[in-house]
Amino acid sequence: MRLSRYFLPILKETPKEAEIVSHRLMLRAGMIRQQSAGIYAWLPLGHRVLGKVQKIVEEEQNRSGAVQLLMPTIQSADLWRESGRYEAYGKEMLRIVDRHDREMLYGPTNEEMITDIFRSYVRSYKDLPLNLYHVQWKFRDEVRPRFGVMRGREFLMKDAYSFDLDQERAREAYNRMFVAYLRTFARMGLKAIPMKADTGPIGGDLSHEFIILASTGESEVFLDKSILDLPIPGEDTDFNGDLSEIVDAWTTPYAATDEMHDEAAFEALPEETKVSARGIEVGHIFYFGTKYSDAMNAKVTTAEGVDIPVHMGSYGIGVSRLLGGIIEASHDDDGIIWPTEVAPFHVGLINMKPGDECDPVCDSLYEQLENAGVEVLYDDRKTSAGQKFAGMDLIGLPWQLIVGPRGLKSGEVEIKNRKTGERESMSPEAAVAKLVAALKG
RNA sequence: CGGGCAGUAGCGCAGCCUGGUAGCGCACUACACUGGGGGUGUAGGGGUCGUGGGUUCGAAUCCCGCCUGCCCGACCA
Repeated sequence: MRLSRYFLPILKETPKEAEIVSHRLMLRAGMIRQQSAGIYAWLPLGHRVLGKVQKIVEEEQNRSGAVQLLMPTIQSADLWRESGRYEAYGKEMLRIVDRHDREMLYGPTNEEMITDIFRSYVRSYKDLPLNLYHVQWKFRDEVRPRFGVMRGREFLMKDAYSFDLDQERAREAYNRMFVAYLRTFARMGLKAIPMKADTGPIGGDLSHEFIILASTGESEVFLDKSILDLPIPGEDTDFNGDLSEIVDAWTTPYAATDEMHDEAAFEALPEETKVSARGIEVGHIFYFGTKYSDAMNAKVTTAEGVDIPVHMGSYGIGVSRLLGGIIEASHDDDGIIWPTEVAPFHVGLINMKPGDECDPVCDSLYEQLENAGVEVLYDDRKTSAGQKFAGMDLIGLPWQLIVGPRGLKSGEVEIKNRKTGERESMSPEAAVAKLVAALKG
């Protein structure tokens, strides 16, 4: 993509409403624009990252055996009356009346609807287990939206819903999501730590929040630092097999948010392993048994011919929120530092002097990299060098490839690693080889 | 939902106290010089002063209502 033909409204000054770093950087890097309190337009650069994050989420959901569908944003109030939540849900639910005076709502979540879909078609235990998920925009009319996309009113969320015959098998479904989450967040360059969460009236230990550590996090967390070094399950993980060993390994070291914190247990840890920090919740997995299947009559027939309500769980990932989380966890004074897997482009190609000898070199580099599957943002604008460098650092592409008259005198171009700041001069051919190896190797 | 603050050009702000027909920096346009870390100069364009009403010869400025947004707290993915 040529920057001269792209839409990247970079801001030099920081809009005053942005308090935390991810919000500031997303506005400055031209990723989002606020349209109302807690409601954002996704500008091209932000949209690209959002798509990449969503893709990783989908790939790992699919790998774990979940099946994707898409439910609407607008729902009927009647469905929610069945579960009793139409009355129970407070002002956070955006209620709408259509032209026929029918009561509708903009969905804050989808348990009712997925249960309705399930009960309409599934009758037999033979159709289980089943895990259906979707990635859709939701709306919660938060009293006080803030922190940019970290806590907006409109947000993109992945929600999976599992259906099983009994609690034992629901636990297996839970474990599959647990492991899928470990992989999902790791692929985005994040260390997400599963922490025991409040299960409410249902009880048991089947609820975890996945938290990433960041100084601007919303909640205080306490953990045994050994959890930070646990291995991430590989691509070859068998999701049809027993995953309890992995889950056990990840749930044994102490890790809790302040709500679930056990001061005595934490204090009993050796001093050098205790970590207290702040964290951002990016995912939540939850077993809730037959709460909705009871209320909404979602039953299957067992092998014995008895009808029983299905055991359900729900598993959320805040897709749009993750962008804020990733930036909170990965930035410096100059701007964002994207992990390669979610970077809007892989390489920022900087032409120091457009309209001159640099042009053919840049054109050739651009073509070679694109042909090798490397995504390049080519800054071909006729502006000062400083603007180009500062802009590239701000938007945080993993690599910069700098072509200037000075280097070309000796037949060299320069590569800069955004994260380490290392710069290296080499021939254009070597630069292409190195970038392709680093990005595609 | 309690407490506090703010709406003046795309962004950041001054002007308001003491009423007289709107200004600064950045950004934008044109040209020139530049071009290795947000460069320099010259010349320009752009504003229903959030909104409705009131006071006044005259309101960005004073008074009242409303809307919108932000910050702290409670709440929340």
